[in-house]
Amino acid sequence: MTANLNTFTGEFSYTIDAKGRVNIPAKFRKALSADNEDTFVITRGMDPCVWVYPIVVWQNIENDLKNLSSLSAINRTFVRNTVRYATPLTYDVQGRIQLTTNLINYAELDKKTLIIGMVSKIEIWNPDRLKEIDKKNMKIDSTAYDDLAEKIII
Amino acid sequence: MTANLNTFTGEFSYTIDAKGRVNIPAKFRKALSADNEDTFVITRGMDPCVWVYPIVVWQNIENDLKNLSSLSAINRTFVRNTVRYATPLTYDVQGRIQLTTNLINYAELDKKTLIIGMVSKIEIWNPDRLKEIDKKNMKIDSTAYDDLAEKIII
DNA sequence: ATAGATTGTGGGTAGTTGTGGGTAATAATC
DNA sequence: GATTATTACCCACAACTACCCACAATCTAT
Repeated sequence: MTANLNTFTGEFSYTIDAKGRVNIPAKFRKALSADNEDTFVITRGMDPCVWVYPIVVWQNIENDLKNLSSLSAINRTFVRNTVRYATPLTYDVQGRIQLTTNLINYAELDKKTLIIGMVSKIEIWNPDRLKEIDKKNMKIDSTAYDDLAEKIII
Repeated sequence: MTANLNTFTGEFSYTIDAKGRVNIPAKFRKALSADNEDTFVITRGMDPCVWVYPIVVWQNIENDLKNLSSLSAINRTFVRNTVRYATPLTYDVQGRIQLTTNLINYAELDKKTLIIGMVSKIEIWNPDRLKEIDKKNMKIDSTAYDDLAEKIII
């Protein structure tokens, strides 16, 4: 039995090589639906990490963005910040994608990386950065989850 | 795998040479649909930058403009300002377009430029101008994005 | 437990891309 | 009409990227 397509869970640690390439875990590649043609879109995450979308998922986002009028300054800013760092990438025969220096710097990625499935996208982290964020988020009062309880049943 | 045609994402830095030519990033040229015949339309952006449209996209804009009645003063102003600085340009064998001095002055372009994919168009910026705008937009109350959050899920 | 297949990591090479400048054709100026 | 300025087209080269192959480690199945 396989899980849902274009759906990612689990955590993996990989190394970025000297050319800035990282492996996409084999499990994630197998979860990609065929119409992605082995292609992801990488971009800045809201946290200091890289977000990786299956390209068909990203194309839906693009289409939504196309419907925002550029006459509004807020729309322009939003579109710019959303797509500015987005790059489509096909993985090579070994299953690796070539990160951009811009995103490597942004996420402060070094040799060791943590790749995390986030359901409909993937995150690439510097393990140290994630530890910091985790620590900070420990302090979230558990009552903050009460809103979510109405939306999601686990 | 290629992304949507006539759709542009990502950020690139290039230099304008002494003759006023800038490179169109190879990725953007590849994203152009064949019926554009290697031709863009450049015009003033709403922000202090140059907007670059695939010519077939621009033709749609022209058609929309035709439907605005000239009986309205606002319409006349809008049409005039939209079309006034628009110039069609074909890129050369190296993939460069020749900017007009008018637009170089308007966007205050110097040697160093930032070229940003904005989904259905491209922006050419003076990096310093963009930094200023970015800073100004930092202050946008995050509630301003709440409307957008209902339209777009990222 | 062992053989075979798969997966992660490293590096080399050929082609592409960005940048500069040169020359001929065209347009503008006096 | 002659001279100058501008534009269009051409070539050259350095830096980078995409693609290829190799191999060791891990996993799978018999």
